[in-house]
Amino acid sequence: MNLKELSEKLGLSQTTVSRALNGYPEVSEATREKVQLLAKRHNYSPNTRAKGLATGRAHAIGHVIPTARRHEVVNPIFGDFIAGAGEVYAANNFDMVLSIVEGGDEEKVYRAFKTRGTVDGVILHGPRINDERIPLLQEIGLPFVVHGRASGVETDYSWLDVNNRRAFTRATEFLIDLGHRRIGLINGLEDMDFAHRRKIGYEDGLKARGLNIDPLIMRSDEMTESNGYTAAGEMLDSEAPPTAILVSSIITALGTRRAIEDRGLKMGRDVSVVTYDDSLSYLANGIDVPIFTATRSSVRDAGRQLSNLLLAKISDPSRPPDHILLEAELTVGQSTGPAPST
Amino acid sequence: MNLKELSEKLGLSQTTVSRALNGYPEVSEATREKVQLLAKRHNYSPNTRAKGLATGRAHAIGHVIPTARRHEVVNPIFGDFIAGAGEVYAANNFDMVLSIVEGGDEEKVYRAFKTRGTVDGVILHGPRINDERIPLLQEIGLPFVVHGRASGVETDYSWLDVNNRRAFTRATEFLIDLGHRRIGLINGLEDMDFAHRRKIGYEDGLKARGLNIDPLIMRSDEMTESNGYTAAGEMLDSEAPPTAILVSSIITALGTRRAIEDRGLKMGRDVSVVTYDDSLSYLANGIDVPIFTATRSSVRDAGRQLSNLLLAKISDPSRPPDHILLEAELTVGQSTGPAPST
DNA sequence: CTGCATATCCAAAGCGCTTTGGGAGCGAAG
DNA sequence: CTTCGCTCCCAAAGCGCTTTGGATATGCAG
Repeated sequence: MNLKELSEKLGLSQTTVSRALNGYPEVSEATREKVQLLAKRHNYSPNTRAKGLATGRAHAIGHVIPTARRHEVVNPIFGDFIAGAGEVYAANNFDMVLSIVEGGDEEKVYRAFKTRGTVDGVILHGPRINDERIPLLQEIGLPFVVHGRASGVETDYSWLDVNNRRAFTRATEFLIDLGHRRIGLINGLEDMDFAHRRKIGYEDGLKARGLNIDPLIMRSDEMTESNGYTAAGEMLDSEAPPTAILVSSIITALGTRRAIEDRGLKMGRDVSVVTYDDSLSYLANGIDVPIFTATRSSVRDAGRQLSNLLLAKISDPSRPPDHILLEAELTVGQSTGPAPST
Repeated sequence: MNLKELSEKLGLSQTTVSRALNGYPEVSEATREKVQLLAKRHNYSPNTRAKGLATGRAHAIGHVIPTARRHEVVNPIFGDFIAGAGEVYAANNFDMVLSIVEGGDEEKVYRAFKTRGTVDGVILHGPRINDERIPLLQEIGLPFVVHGRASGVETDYSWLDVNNRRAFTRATEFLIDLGHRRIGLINGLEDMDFAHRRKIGYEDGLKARGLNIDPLIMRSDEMTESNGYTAAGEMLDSEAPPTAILVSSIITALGTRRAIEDRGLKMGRDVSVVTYDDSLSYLANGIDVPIFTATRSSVRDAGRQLSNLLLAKISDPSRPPDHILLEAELTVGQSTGPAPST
């Protein structure tokens, strides 16, 4: 069932039917109702490609998610982010097109998105320091918003980010207040902007209290469970083990916890842990009492807000760049306690 | 840069340029090269919508992923599955369109996919017992393949599944061989077909050795960390706690482990755990030595195989349904040991 | 009855591609 | 010198929609 058939059945022109369905005023309410009724009955909906060709808009948003270089790790937060964005797209009748790409090959995908007209805009994931994708997208002229920010990129662009620096400063101070003096950091890959900022936040916190920064208890790697285990294990086995560890992801934190307990220690008593928590739906941080003390911000909510921003930008290209900075909340759980007396 | 402009620049007709680029034999190699060269230089690629309109094919595959009813849980295996499928799509120049939908609203999405011509086919995720989506898709006439199977659905369709039943029978037997006589089950939601089959497999294993089935140590719920914690905790606190637990997901197993250790018990010594492991990239089951004894099958690989199947089916609609049954491998880790002597 | 808004509808062009149905041009065969 | 059969190319139709630029009808004032 297409427009032509539908209009023939109605004895109207395609023009009128199209206008009736799209809410244009040039058609009487009586005929509009007739048209809508028959359209429902035959559950007609316009062909996406034809509509797109005619209007020049794809009514789709692209997400290109890179799998990490070297390892084939898919960042688990994408699932929840995309769930949030998906709600918004569904409500606005936009499609979401996903492109999984090995880190580095993204340029091709963005260019193809533009020249083939596959999408009207993209959400940029996982910005790195000096991320080249931002100037690229600006050059290409494809509307975009960034989930995070990119230190070192000078031009203005729309982004939504969590105040990672502040979150980690607060977490560090929280641990210091508990009496901890030797605090480890298990971070994500530090060419990722979020990890870079968290590191700075952590260092800020230490410096503000006159504690020194010790690279021996600072790690940076892909945020997997086993990397958390390895990193924490090495720290704990070292000459001067930390009494507290700051971790960048709840998944890494699970590994950290495992390393602690494998050594017969108890998390929250012998070693304190504070983690960043993206509120992943299947890894909720405890039900009643949080397992981990955590700085938390919902990535799903970020998906909702950011996709709304992009849609707004697409419908009004002259809209100036937006910047949304979310503060993470610090919730106290069972994984932290006073520093053990030496 | 579009076909028209390109052909004018070349002094050729659109027909010839189109044919040159699409590899038709009616054009001489000399002109083909000229055309391809200029196309590269202006990095021309045909407009997706126009091409789609002309050919009647979308060159895109749809994935509709339901968020669980009630809870807003996004199954974490989608990330890895989609990464696998994405590789295949990229290699074949297909787009992937994702639709996140609240459980139950899927029919609308499938119908829209068909009537709007958004995609050429879909991959059906998370089949349930008597899943109504399978007859629906057959009625609609949208090519599809299923990740899993649906018990109770009589018609034939293409699927790829892990032999869940056998995997859980083997796991159960493995535990029995270790001397365990009281084995708990922490399963996914049992209207999900995979969970249903795992339960049967578990029961098969018990029955074959003359052990009785005790609903008191069988749970079924969304596979989150905290549900694993709660379920395991309740079992362990009961009158007759199990000495071993069979778990349906590595995430749930993490919760199970936490429940065990919270009670001052040691996993692998006091309580054995065998889990199903989807080989999630960020939750690898240990690096050298597996943490958990597990029945494992890579969901990423499933994504690759299944998307290939769908592409084959789309390019040859007369192809009879395929059925791929993968066997999970049982790897022994540190989470199991002989039953404690009573 | 005429003239002029106003309301309602329509024919046709155009979006960028593929594909059908030829049509030159040319060497070889008759 | 035809004619046939290739090879190489092209004009134009068509995919299903939106939208421009009218056309027709209706109502009301003059």
